[in-house]
Amino acid sequence: MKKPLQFEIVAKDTKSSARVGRIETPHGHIDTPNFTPVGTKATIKSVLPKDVQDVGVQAVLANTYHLFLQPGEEIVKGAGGLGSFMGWDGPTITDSGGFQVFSLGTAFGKNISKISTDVVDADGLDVFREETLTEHAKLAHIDEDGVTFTSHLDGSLHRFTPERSIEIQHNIGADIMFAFDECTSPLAEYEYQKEALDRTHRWAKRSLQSHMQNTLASEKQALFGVVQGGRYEELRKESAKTISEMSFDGFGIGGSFEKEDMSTAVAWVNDILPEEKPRHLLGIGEPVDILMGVENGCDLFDCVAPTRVGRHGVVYTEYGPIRISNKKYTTDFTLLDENGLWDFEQKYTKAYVAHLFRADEMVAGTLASINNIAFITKLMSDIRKSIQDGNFAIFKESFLKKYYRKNV
RNA sequence: GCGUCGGUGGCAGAGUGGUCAAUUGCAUCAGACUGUAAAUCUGACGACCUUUGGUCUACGCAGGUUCAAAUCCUGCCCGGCGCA
Repeated sequence: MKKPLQFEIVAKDTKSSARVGRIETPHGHIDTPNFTPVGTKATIKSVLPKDVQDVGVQAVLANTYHLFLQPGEEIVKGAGGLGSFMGWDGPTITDSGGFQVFSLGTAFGKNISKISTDVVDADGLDVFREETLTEHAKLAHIDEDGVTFTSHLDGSLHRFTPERSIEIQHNIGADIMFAFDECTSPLAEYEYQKEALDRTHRWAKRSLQSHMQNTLASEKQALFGVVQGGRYEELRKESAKTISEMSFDGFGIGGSFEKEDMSTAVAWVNDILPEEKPRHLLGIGEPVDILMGVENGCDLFDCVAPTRVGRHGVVYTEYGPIRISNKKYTTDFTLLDENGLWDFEQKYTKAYVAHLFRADEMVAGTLASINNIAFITKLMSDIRKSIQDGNFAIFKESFLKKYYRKNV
């Protein structure tokens, strides 16, 4: 049977699990490690596909749940699939809706991120503990068979099962799809993580079966299984083992992490996942997290951070992120991107972009988003080069040293 | 000139005897954001002091009434509108 995806490892780091590879999809190739910007609703917010492409991006990631709600899977299918619908020629990826189980479920209405920074009060108790015990209005309700969502758009009810998520993803037609999983909260206790993990494994099996039943789709589209398990070593390892025993085309590492030991958790998983298949660290991340992920053997990353943070006025620079709308930049006539990574024809100064943000002009978010995507994309390309040149560790260290020195 | 309504913190605009250093919006200053409920959200925003607290100076200006005034009274200054 024809395989929808080829993955070839072209270089390995000798001192870490980092590797350089190449993924072939029906819509083109992806050099790994690589970063895919998030275009949830078939658009990378405020940025045109052409600009994303010019900056060196090779693949984009969209969302099954959001596209299902709006405009509807049939419309995306009718357009010829996600790529042609949004005017993106390259490879595409869809998330299954598993993240919405978290963001519209236990995280709804709360200030909880999938990355926990270990907030404890004076008594050493988790300050969010009480909150986790309090029931509140959620838009996602989980049962063994699937998830019932209340649309955040109009309150209508919708049912997602593994089979349904896969069916929708077939209609959307991305090159890489994900099994329907449950992204759990970082605040969930072992007992719940275990219960959710077992269910996610059953859903993984059903996702895979459902995918393979559609031979037409499974010859064109790859399916990645998702490893969960929260911050628990035992669960992460069990999950990696269980998921890798299923015949997925690649893997996603999902769920919640403690910021401090995210790298340990990723290492546990990647030690077990088969080396010859690509690993996508879902929803990560910030430059430091990407370097960590690469070091521990991850090949793909996606994150809303570059665009979200960009729209909100934060610009990535080699000397760390800066809040460009701050007063001090209003008279800073140095270039936004001093290394000319992307604005080699148009020269945008910090003062100009600061002005655009302060004047509430739409392009402000656009320029910051492109800058940030360009920054991460350049980082990925530098990472690949450093691995191939055998100096990944040195590159990592010098990058971080610069990036985390205090901002100018 | 007469009549009438009004003058509140950077702006707009609430408040009309004590719970008012004064609602709210904007502006300003700062922060958060990791498989996008997000071009969103949060905090600060008279000065000083070590605080959940305290002191001082403030609602056009100057007096007055009152235990207490942004709020009531008198005069003045300024503005809108109407009539001459």
